Amino acid sequence: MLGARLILRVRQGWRVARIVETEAYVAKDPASHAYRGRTERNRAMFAGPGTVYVYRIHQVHCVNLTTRPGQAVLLRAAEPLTPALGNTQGPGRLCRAFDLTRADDGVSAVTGPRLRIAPGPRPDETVVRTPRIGVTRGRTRRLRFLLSGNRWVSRGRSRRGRS
DNA sequence: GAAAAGATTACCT
DNA sequence: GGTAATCTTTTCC
Repeated sequence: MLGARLILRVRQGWRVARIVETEAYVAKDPASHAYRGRTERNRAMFAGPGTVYVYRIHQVHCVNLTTRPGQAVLLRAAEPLTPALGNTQGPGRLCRAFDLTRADDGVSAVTGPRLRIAPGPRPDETVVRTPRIGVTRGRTRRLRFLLSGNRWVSRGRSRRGRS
């Protein structure tokens, strides 16, 4: 998913960004919102692949794409490719730049009219893995993926971690 | 029904 | 580097 395009259709045209940082939330993962099974909030994580799962934390939103039932990828940062796009560094800012809220929860990023994910060219940067940011459980696993050295990566700009 | 926790961010020192 | 803001969902009694 790193290097893929996130595309939002707006009245004036498009907003496009290149995904540069993600985190995986997998099966039997204590940090995952789906860890204790399906609930009202996480139902989008149990819908088909490519379903958008948006949740709110504190005063911001975060966006995920469902991969398999109960599993999803959090989009943490992107590189703006259209000038009108605001700051997309960090999951909350990314959602704000794309105007994503709970209203978008459950839509498809594959077939939906508003938000799409599309393949991009293979990134030049090296993919590195680190532990996930902000989680209190499941800290030992390296399930954060980022494009090494990219200026839009949310923190650390980590060149550490192994590819 | 109440309380706590949280996949964050902005602003402080 | 630390912490408050702020609110929804989940968890516990």
